[in-house]
Amino acid sequence: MNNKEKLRNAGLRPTKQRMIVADILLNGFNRHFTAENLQDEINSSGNSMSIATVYNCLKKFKNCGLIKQVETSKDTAIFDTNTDYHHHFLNEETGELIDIENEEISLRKLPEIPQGYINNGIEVIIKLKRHN
Amino acid sequence: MNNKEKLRNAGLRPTKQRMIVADILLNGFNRHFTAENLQDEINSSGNSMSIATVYNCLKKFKNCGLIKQVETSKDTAIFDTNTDYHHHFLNEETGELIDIENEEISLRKLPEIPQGYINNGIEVIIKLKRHN
DNA sequence: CAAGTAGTTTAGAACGGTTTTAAAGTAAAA
DNA sequence: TTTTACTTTAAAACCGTTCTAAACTACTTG
Repeated sequence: MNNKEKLRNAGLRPTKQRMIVADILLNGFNRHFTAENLQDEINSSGNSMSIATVYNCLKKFKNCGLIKQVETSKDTAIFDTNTDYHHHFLNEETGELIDIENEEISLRKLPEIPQGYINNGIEVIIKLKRHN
Repeated sequence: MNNKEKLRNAGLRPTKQRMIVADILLNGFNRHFTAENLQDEINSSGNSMSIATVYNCLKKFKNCGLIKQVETSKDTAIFDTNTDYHHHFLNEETGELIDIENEEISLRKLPEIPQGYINNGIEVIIKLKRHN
């Protein structure tokens, strides 16, 4: 399925800008990135895009499930093209994230989900510190 | 151990402002809060404190391990007086956090820690969605 | 294909949480 | 007591993100 189809399937109009973003993000290689990272990459590929459009686009992609946003307490939003159920190592000094495939972690025991709610995804973060 | 001693043990001067914050946070009852929450509480207790001081104080407390900061991708930093190893439910609609005691989750399998690093804490976030 | 309309992009302003600045104040050390 | 290092503060600055409103573009309908 090409990117135009991916966008249409997700209910998004394949505008010029969204296609540029899709070409960068939906190429099968997973990565973590910020809005600014993405804008830089767009600029250095000879295109250009307003930062507002970058944010709009990321929000739409996220709401459609084409990308994810990672749970970290950093001051900048981090997005992830890996939409599979998975986890992360977090280097707290640098903020760097490394994927942990779902198969590499398994939970033996889970707490009872509060009344009236359902489990909508589990994220495990393993914080790393440099070993001296 | 009283709060003055706790501050000194942590290597912090027990200033008037830090004592006010300690009286609110280090009373044995755990809670999640933002800098603004804390300032409001200080104000409504008849004291007052500049927002810069609230932030300075929270940063110091955090670096000393008197409080923790929770990993969430919300736009406001969330702090936690519960410094024990524990986890959270996250209601993604409201941003509300609920503690999960460490005993309520157990991990069967862990990934290999990248070379040169050590495991510096695992945080599990279980995202909740309202059940209809 | 033309005209209409609903959705999208944009620059720039606004926003909100957090940090910095620099001056005044305070705790501890000498 | 004097000195020194640290702390607090209001206000400004900062920075990531969202809003605004006008121009533009993709799609629909006739």
